[in-house]
Amino acid sequence: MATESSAPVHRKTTLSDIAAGCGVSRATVSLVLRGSPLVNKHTRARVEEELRRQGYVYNRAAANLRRRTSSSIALVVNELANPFFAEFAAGVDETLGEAGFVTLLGSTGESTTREQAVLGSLIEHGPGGIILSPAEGSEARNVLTAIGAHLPVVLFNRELGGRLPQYAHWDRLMLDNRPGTRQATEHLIARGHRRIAFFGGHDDASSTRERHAGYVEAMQAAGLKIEPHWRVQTTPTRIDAVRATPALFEGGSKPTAAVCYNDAVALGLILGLHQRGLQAGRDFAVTGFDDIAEASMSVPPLTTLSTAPRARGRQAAELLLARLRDPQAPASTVIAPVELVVRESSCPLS
Amino acid sequence: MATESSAPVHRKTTLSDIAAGCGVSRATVSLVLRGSPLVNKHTRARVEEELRRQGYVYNRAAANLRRRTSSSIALVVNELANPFFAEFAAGVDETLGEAGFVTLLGSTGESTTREQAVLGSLIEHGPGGIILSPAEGSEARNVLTAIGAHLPVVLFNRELGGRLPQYAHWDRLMLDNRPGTRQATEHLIARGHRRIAFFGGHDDASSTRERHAGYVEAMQAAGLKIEPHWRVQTTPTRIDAVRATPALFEGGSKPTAAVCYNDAVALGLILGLHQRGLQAGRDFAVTGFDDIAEASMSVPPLTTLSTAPRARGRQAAELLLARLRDPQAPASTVIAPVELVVRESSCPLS
DNA sequence: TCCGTGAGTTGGAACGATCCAAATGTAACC
DNA sequence: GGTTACATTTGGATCGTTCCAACTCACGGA
Repeated sequence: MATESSAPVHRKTTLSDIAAGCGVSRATVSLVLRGSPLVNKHTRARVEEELRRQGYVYNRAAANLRRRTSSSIALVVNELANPFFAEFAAGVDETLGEAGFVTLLGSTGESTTREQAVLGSLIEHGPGGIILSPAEGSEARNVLTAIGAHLPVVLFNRELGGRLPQYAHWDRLMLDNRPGTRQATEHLIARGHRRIAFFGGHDDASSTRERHAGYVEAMQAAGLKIEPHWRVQTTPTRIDAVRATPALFEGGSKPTAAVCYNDAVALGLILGLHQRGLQAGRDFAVTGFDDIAEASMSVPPLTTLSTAPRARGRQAAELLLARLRDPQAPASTVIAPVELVVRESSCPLS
Repeated sequence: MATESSAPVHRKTTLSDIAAGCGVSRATVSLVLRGSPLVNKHTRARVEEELRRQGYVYNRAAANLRRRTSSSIALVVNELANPFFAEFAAGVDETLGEAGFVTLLGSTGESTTREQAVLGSLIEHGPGGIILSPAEGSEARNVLTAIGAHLPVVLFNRELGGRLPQYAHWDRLMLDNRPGTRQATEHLIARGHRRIAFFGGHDDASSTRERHAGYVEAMQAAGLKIEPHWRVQTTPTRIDAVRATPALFEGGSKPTAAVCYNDAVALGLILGLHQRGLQAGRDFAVTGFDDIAEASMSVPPLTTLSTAPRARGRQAAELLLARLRDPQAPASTVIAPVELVVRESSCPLS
């Protein structure tokens, strides 16, 4: 719990130093720092001069201890190297920064074990809340024991497994997954494809299940049959998608198109196809999810569902800030719309 | 200095609660938490049971206050949405996490004003050190007044303007900029190009100046003249690079190739060329710097200098951890090698 | 019996801020 | 002159932990 890992810190100047330096009490200096109207103009000026002179730095940790408040928010994402999460984190940090909060960063690499460890470590620093994008297969029970029942949480992108009563009090920001992939699938069908696969992600993540459901919905609505081997599960990373590409073609009836869990997976699939001598956007149609910056620049440019991750980051931060302002407000669930962006990877059936 | 921005925090269980709960003193509980060999096995077991029972969470802020230590490190990057920095941040966070430190995130958007603000805010949270990738045009003097003279700093990627005595005590992790762009330029020359531009970045950043110098070196070594309008300055973002592309072709002697400040700029240039009806990798040769994931997947794939940003992140974190272990050690400057990766964007002169 | 020893435990003062009730000084009023 | 009102200022307790010197207790040796 209290593992050793700490850095020695140089003696800093404190409130008392300033107080002594200009012959007032600590309380007065404190009032000056917080811009209280109670202090006399003249005193204030003297104190402020002394603050500058000694190069005083406010110790927010001490203040937070006394006031039983917090001025940081923990942000836990799956993988910062995924541009989707990088943009999301940038949006979160931007908005939190404007509100005077600092972002404590943590990343899980889609491992629930690491998620537990990271949450445990972040919690000890006393954040005022958590923005969490759960790892695949993460359980509400475990997250709850790691962070306790009273810390505000905003869930992003995925639900946790195993519902609990407390869990209902958490705010959530989800993407419009099912309608999104349904739309993508319908787009492929409209372009003449009949044998369409769903590629990537693991079914123990709610986002994957929802996106898969949208695909199934569209297929059934169009009266199309789905072969079992058209569902290939992968870790949602590019590298694992490349590795898993061959599985798509192992059964009898070969697909001519695939709806992918996200852009990382879609870009991996494009690469995997290439290794089999297939060119995405000509021999095989691909759609993604997220619209990361790369999507518009890949070969071929990727048809995908735009999620505006930076805006989502700002939104998640706003949700948390709203919760801090009003802890009693009912839990809100926001479903952010997604938009189909058609590019060249979703070619018509040739 | 002490602006209001704080979240109410639920009453947490403390050392005293545990102590009361099992009839020992606070001091003993504290010893148990820190795994001291002084406490009796039997007592320890009782205390640990009580810790679990009450769901105790260690308050590291309070401990840090008393011990005058810190368990966080501030990481300030230019733009998290740039995959180069995202990977870098991921590497930093990874290594810091393993060492039991938590990462305080800040981002400047290449603005020195925001840099000052972000540093000021992060400092108040009492990090044990700072890893800083300076904004373009950032001055040592300003950074120094923002963070004080005694906090360990690792500079990454760029030098600050205006040297100061204290500044010499900071560790630095730089990229092998000049030899890198020299190599890239020589590569273009070897492929038959004679009219080669240097595109992107602003000359008030040291990294830009160095990369530009490498280019000049190679040109001069080959006896090639450089036209003034072949130097186009931009903010190192994709969007600004697109905007600035026309400037390359405004003078009399049109270039047939460009060495770019980084990959973001190179990808922007490719787009900008496209808008003029030029195809990079066929009508015009382009090289980048960084080798972000996108570089291998762009149209055409980008010839660039690989910097392995994630490894650089780990390295920066290691430098800072080493400094914390031994504050007296002489300041180290590490220059990370870069490697030319030849892809299709650097086509031979047609 | 007394003393020394070592293992285990503990009260109280820090750390640097904030809160609160109370003190101070001054001016105004009757 | 005495009282009240108001504007400022202030000591001391407090937040949750760690440090330190001191304490208790059982045991063994002289």
